[in-house]
Amino acid sequence: MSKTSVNPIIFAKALADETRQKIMSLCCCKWLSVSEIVEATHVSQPTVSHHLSILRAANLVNSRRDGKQVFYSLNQEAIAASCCQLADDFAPEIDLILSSQ
Amino acid sequence: MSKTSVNPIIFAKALADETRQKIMSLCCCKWLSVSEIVEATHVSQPTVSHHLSILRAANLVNSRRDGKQVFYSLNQEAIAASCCQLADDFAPEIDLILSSQ
DNA sequence: CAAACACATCGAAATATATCTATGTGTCCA
DNA sequence: TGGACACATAGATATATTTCGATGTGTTTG
Repeated sequence: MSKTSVNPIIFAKALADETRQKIMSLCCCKWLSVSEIVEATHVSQPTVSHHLSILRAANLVNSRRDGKQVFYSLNQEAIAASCCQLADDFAPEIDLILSSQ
Repeated sequence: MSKTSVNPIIFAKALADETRQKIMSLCCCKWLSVSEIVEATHVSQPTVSHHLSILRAANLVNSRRDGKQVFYSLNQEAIAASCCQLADDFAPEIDLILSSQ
């Protein structure tokens, strides 16, 4: 039940980078700390933080602090909603159904 | 029945520009010539051609020549398929169904 | 409170992208 | 066949983005 309708430009821009898609793959269905993402991506910590801020701005990740660490996980509902919006906008004649829950 | 599975990076990059999304909106569900797109977008003809080449490379548009003019229209099936792939990759726990036809 | 740790933000440099003008290519018609 | 038209491509410039090292901020612990 994500209220915030995401701008399709912001959504597409957030996805339009290889490093970010890798980060998204990594924290899909699980919570990862920034350090863990840094280790897995082999880019610097500031770079990871920068990408995470873009993903946050696009509402594509959820985050929570636990002590000194911050954990991130994909916001699958928002992503699915944005995919549906794209399909609605640019493929209106194709049926694409988001099972609502 | 689009065979070519589109790279999610190329798909996202193709969508990640305001002018291109405007072009996509314009030629959604109809065929427009390049000149018509130029007129509607208020950017130069080479710029439109450049964007169309990116959309072509991402397989997001179909094109056909008719005499001196070239007409473009959205490839809705490919777009819907790419949206589904994104949702599959990054929102696997959300059900999103492309009604196959 | 001070030090250590995890992460975010800043500022700079390199690279990529968008846009334009100029020019090339393909098509039609007189 | 030559000129006009529609579009594509080339080259240049401005802007945006990615990345890094340096530093700031918030949290825990000794």
